[in-house]
Amino acid sequence: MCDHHSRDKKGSVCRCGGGLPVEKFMQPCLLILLKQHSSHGYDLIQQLAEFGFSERLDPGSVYRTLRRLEDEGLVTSHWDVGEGGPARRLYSLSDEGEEMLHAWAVHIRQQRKRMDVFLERYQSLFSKEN
Amino acid sequence: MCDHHSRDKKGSVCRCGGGLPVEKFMQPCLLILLKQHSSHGYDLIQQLAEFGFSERLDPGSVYRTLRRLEDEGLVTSHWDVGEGGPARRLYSLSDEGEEMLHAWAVHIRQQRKRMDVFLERYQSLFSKEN
DNA sequence: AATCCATATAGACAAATTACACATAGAGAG
DNA sequence: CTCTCTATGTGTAATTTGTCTATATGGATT
Repeated sequence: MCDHHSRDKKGSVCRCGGGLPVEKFMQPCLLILLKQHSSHGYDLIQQLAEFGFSERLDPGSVYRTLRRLEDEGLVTSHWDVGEGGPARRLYSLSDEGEEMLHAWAVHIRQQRKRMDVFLERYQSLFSKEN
Repeated sequence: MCDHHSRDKKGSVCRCGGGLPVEKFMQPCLLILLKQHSSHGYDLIQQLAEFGFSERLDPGSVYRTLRRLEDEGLVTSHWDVGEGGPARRLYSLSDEGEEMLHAWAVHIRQQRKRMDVFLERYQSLFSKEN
């Protein structure tokens, strides 16, 4: 998940991976994708790459997140037994989910502002020296 | 931590609190504050408000984070038994901590970019209608 | 027909993380 | 003597994360 510097010798992941937990930020991204058009999990995994998720994002976490969203009433699903290929679950955004999407947008703007505060402070600290 | 809409009837916190986990984002903020000048925990708690942390941020989580940063070698501390008031631990940024601060800045810029992608997509979806 | 790969969904689990409540203690004010 | 402010911590239950593994269908390749 953290690509900006490599893992250390011991094989542990880097310690600054905390900005955006994968499954948390995945939620508003899924909602916005489903606002555009209903689709199924496997397809959503591909589309999530546009939001900066790893191209080999763990499918299990996506399906788990989708099911949680459904538990919360933010999306609905029904089995789509089309011709060819295994049965797949087609997800759609609910009205409640669209409301939550708006709440997320407000929240994310706030979080971005906090990051701006940090980055401005960082730059003013390190811009003049060396 | 999430102020943009109230808690629901059951008393549970709102579900879109995931942008920036408190203790994770606290780490680079503490590093940048200690880059400016060494200080002790109680003082850092006040200063963290500038980064958008709640004014009644749990002190325990701050002290715990500071100790973890010390375990990782990013900060150093020694007891400051000054005149008046209880003894307090004075924290300073280490060289390794300053390096980590740079890594965090890169990371946070990336995360901010992902939020931009989300917000642009959000606005283009909802700008034209009504 | 046997094998392999892409599609598609899901469960299990250890470790980390969170929020919150609680514990301890010195010092000055009233 | 009690209250509040300063100052630093511990405990813990519940949630969340990342990762690994399981299962099944169907098309393509050999």
